Amino acid sequence: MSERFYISTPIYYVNDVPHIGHTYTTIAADTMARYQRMCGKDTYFLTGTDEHGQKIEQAAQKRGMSPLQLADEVVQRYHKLWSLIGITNNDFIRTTEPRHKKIVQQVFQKLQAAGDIYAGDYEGWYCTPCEAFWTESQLGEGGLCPDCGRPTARMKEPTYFFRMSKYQDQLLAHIEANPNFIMPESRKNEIVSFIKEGLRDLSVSRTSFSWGVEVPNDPKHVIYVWIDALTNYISALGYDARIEPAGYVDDSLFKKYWPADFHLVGKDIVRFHTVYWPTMLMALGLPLPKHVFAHGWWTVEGQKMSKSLGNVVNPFQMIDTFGVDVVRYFLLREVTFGLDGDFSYKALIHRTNGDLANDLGNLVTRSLGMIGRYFDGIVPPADFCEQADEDIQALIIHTANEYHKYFAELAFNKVLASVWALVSALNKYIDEMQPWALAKDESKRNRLGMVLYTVADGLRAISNFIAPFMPDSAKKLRAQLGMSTEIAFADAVELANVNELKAGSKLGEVVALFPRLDEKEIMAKIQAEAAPVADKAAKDEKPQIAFDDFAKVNLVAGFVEDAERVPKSDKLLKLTVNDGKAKRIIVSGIAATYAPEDLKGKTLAFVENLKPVKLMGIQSNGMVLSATDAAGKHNLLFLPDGVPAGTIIK
RNA sequence: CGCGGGGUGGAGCAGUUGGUAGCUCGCCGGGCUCAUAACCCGGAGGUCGUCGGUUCAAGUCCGGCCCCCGCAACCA
Repeated sequence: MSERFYISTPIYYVNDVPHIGHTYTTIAADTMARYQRMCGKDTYFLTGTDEHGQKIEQAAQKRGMSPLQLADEVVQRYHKLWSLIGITNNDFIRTTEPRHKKIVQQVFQKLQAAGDIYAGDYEGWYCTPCEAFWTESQLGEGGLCPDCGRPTARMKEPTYFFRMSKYQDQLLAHIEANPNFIMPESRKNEIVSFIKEGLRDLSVSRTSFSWGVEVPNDPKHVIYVWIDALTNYISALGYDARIEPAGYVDDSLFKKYWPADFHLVGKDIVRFHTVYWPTMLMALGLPLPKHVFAHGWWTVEGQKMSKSLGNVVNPFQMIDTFGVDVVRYFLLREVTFGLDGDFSYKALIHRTNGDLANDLGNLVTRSLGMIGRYFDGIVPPADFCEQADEDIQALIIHTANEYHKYFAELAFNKVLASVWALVSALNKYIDEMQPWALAKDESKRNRLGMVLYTVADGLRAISNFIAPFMPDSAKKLRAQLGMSTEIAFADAVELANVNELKAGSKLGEVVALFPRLDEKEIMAKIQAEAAPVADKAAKDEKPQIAFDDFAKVNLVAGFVEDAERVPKSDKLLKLTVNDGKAKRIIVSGIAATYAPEDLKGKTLAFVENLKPVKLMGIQSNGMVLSATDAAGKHNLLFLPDGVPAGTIIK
């Protein structure tokens, strides 16, 4: 029986439409899955969606639909995107499916039966209007709610706890014994120091909302979304956690594939996957996943991606413009998997033109073109081998070795860099061998054949190397080489061999694999399409209001008597403002744009009757007005000097 | 002194256990003419944030300082 391999992406929260981040993780997982299959491993690749929780409940309510309707809608977009990109997942799990919910409940019961879940009370300071619990340290002066400034009360809420603390030492020991359990290393260090601060038992049920999996025999509670979500990795395989012999679950997949080889996750959810999940598995008596790999985030043109900035990269548009393979290549080539990277269309165009069009694409056309011209498109025999040819052959073998080595580390960019070293070497080889000159001398025809064969066989190897990354292009290349377009296990064997291309076979039609992109043209197109999106994101749609509503706001001119930075705060300035009657303190998050001196002695527009709020421990009474642009630069509404403090603005 | 990650030729990055500073892109010059104005070669350009220490020898170890970026607490 062949070796098995199980890889997962996180299940994506249906609160959000798919963006470049989801696309990235999923492409990485798909590439790894394709690689493993090519190497002959029995591979299982899982992705899906996380559909429970308060946020979904609220988002659905806002849009006047049921949570499930909302989820259904978003899930369709995921299906569409993954099919567009050619994702080869074996299953797509949704946490709202009965097969999943049932197993979540069984897991919960099993943990209860083991004594690792117990009923208790969650104690904290509760703000009734906000429906939120706060810890002691979060409370403001006088025990006020940090959110609304109203008094809070000591409250208890019944909840179930998972005895996570019990597994602290066992978890640390596991991480120590398996240094590659958490990758990359920097994440491991973070998690280790987190665990060493001491694990507390985890509250694993909620009573404040209902959109979730019910706690068995206690339907007032729903199971904590992370317990629910993490379980997907085994529920999709049919893990049978039933306590009672009721209901049959086919757990053959579970027996075959668990434990997972890789959980790919974003760096924001490392803790859930490396603390909560392993301790749950320990409590269930199950083996832990072999690796949890956290990748980084994409910024866009150097800025954080966010809806309010309107710079969220739409994967549908990106693929429409550049094609699937180009996008797949770029995302995995541009940055080290595990670190943050910056996305820009310019970088994408440069990568495509440089690596794909100029280096590889042009290599294909120039070399296969010559076989077409000099040998009627028939692959010449590989005789008359010289040192230079052997060097290329050795390089192919060397590349194959590097290829496997870097894939094992998920170092996709290094995998590709080493393949491109081969591409470069072949371009150089052609220059040095000068086949066009050999072609003019009939006595050197055998030598010419050998040279062109060597290049073609290199391309054969490359077609395999790039297959997990750019499946369509790999097929096209193989078709041009006159090979089968099926990438199968046999090709993994070819990977580390040379002279595999069959002499005497007929090439397919040679066409440019990666057309060069016209930067100006593409950038213009992007701009045109992006503009309306940014507009829409810029201002939230708000309903019309009556004058009476506006009149509730007391806008007043205020004279800034004093201004100072709030200690330890990057963003806050503390202003002493004369409102015409008295002095008041206003704390404002404008320190990134304004220095205290900029404001002293100036007159500003501010909201006089805003509910006070505590910021960094300082009570703020009111709000100054600012036109803040997308980049976060503030433009305060200064009033002309001499406008008396307290003057009403309307 | 909240936690963490960084500061290396114009840009983006490598630099393993200390021993002549590399890569990609860009720029300049040359070559070739088979090719998607592509490909190949050469060159310019860095006191490796800063100050001090250890050492025969430090980008690489130690300490102080400066600056940048995430996260946390704050943008009402």
